[in-house]
Amino acid sequence: MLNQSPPLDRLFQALADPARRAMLERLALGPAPVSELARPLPMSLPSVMQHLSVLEAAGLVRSEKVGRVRTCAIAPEALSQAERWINARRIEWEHRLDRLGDYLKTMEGKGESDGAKD
Amino acid sequence: MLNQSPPLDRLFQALADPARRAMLERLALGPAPVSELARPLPMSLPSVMQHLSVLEAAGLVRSEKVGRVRTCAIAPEALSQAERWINARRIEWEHRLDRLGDYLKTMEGKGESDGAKD
DNA sequence: CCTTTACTAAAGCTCTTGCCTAACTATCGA
DNA sequence: TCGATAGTTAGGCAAGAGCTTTAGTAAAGG
Repeated sequence: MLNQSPPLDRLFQALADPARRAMLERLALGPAPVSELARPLPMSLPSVMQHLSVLEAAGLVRSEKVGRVRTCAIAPEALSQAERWINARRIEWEHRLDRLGDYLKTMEGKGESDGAKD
Repeated sequence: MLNQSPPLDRLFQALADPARRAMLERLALGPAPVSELARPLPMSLPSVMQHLSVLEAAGLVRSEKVGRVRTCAIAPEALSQAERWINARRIEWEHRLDRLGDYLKTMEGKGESDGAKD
């Protein structure tokens, strides 16, 4: 890569891993310490820490350490940002299909006086 | 990786690259041949082809070759699937915040007769 | 037929990702 | 203070991602 990942890159990249999605699924139910996020995952604690830092870098999770326990919580604004990008594409696409539909309807109304076929 | 990429892995992975998102943004406006997708991108045609195959593997794009031209179109169902996953997390999180709010309200109503602190 | 156009296939190279183990720090509880 | 708990840091390794160049194939057009 040439440039440092802009937000959407990091965001989707973070969501692309099943372990990280599992962590988010857990966090969607409420905050949790690192070791609880790690428990169901088939990997070592340091690996979980790395996933956690990816999630934090993407803005998807925030965490705070109190005593020796780091408590993690989901940060839903980042999720919304990803959702917005996806939704914008869908809207554009549907809008285009509408225009296509209108066009086809217009053609229909005109009858087949024009020699163009498919 | 433990298992072969399930749909969501491929989906978010595909969305994590700016070149691929640019291709989708173009395709959201309507179908296009490969060379048109490639034109604005700062890379060789074979690279664009590789990105295209990632998008197809993720189910985000479908393409068909007619003559020597391959025409690509967006496949919005895959986008919706990604959106659904994100939305489900947001819903869960918001639901949790509701429950928390109820709980806090209940505590408030009770007054501070209970000695439990942190 | 010959050339251009549009794409495809193959091989290789570099950087990143995801995982590990081992060793370390910092709290908590007895 | 000692040991257990919770997390962190460092280093290393294998696989994958993303890009390149080179060399094709196949349709369109003169």
